[in-house]
Amino acid sequence: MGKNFYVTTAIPYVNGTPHIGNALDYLLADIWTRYQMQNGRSVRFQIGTDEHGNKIAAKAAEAGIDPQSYTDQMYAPFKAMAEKVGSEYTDFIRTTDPKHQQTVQYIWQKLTPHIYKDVYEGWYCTGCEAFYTDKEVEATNGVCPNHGTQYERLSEENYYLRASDFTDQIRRAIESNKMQIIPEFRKSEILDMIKDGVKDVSISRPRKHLGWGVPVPNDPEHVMYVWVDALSNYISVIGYPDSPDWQDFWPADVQIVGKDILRFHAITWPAILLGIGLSLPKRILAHGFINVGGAKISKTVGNIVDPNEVIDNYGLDAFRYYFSRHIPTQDDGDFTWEKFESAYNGELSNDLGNLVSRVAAMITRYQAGVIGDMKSGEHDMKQYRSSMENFEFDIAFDYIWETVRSLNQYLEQVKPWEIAKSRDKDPEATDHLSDVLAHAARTLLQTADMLHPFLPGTAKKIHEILANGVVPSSIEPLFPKIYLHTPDPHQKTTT
RNA sequence: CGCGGGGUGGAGCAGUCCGGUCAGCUCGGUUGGCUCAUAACCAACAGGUCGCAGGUUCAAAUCCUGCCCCCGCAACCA
Repeated sequence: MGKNFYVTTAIPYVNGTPHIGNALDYLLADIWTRYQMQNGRSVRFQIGTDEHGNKIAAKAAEAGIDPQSYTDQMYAPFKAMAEKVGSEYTDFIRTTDPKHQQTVQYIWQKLTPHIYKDVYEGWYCTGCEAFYTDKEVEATNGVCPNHGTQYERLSEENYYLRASDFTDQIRRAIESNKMQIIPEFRKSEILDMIKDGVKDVSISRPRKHLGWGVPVPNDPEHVMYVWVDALSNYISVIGYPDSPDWQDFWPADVQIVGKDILRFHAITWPAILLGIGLSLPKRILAHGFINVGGAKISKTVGNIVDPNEVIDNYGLDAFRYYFSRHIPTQDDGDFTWEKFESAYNGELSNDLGNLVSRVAAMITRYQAGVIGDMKSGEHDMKQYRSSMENFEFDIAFDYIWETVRSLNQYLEQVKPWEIAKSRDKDPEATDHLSDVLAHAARTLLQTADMLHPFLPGTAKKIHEILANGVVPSSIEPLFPKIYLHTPDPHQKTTT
């Protein structure tokens, strides 16, 4: 029995609908999961939703319902999104689950030696029921844009987590890669952030300012602020502290987050873990953002990309392909419909899809569908494997595509169609042809294996075509051409 | 002097840590080949003062100094 692996994704706040960034989290985690499972590991894969806080309470009030009912209808689309992108998660958690709340209170109590009470002073808007930073107040000339009222200078009691207690431990874990931050440049950023020590973190709000949240144990006047509540989901979901098997999965092998929330996962979360005596996650992957046409995605600009629209028009694997290859795993990427569609037509259709039907057709035509003896033996996959292990999924694809391209070149060189013609004169041609086509089929099957974590549907189809000794008589194209956003080169436009 | 990322042929990028074998890849363009395939595939060619200015060196996209431009972040924003 192999080692158990555990991968986590950030839990989105349910005050809106899922967006492409959430989908990216789910997708990356799923690719990693499938890769590990393909190699015989058993993987636990968590997703969930963050459901407390003032924004939720406000939205609920707006809708005229209580917060719980509101979140009850808001969480499902996130789950649906994960499923839509093909994520085979094993655990789903909502921070409003009673079980989770109990766990969070337990964690709080365990943290007690590292918690103290202090006064927080800042600019407060009564309408928003929230504090704002000096900078925001400055930017709005001291008037809340939402309510048109002046910010007040207000102070309130907060509980603080003495995260500073753990500065050395956290820094050492990061520096030594015991808790590895990927990519490297994000690691430097975090180390720079804590070069003067880790700052203590405010982890509660007075009930009068934050009504919707987990109560602080033994102090009914205070409610937990997001950190302890939300971050703890990563362990509460696997049964911490009382279910028997959480220890088989913690520490997590990788926690996947967006670059915007890396600091909370690389600093605050480790402080909580150290405070309750648990190990730190082994790796934290910070992925970038998706831009659209070079611009930040924003609702007001209206350049939202809906994963559903991509998947419904081009298929799940096409979506997974673009977002894992053309959005770099460790950096920002760019999406436009034109780029997407030309990647679809040029790479999935022409390169991969066409190659499969090319080989399948020759086997059908020259050998009545019978695939000859496929000698075993693998191409060297070191580069592919190391890219997969290091979360360079985009680079792994480059390697896969090299094999696709090489096979096309190989066919061009060997010319099976000519060997086929020479069969009546040359007695050895039959065997030669059979070897060539078997080699091609064999290479495609290996390609399918490499593709599997990314494009499970496609990998399966390739196997169905080539893995059974006989090619099915009729084969659907893997990726039919689609021209919705780019001109069809074969269509004479007469405008 | 806040922090980080980036500026390489028409477009998108790799190469920069460890100077030379580097000017590379994909798309697009042109030309040719092939006919097994989703009018696909294969080959060749055209195209770049590697942001600017200095410096180090026999030699710099790669090292050093200064400057310009673009994009993020700047801690309670999940």
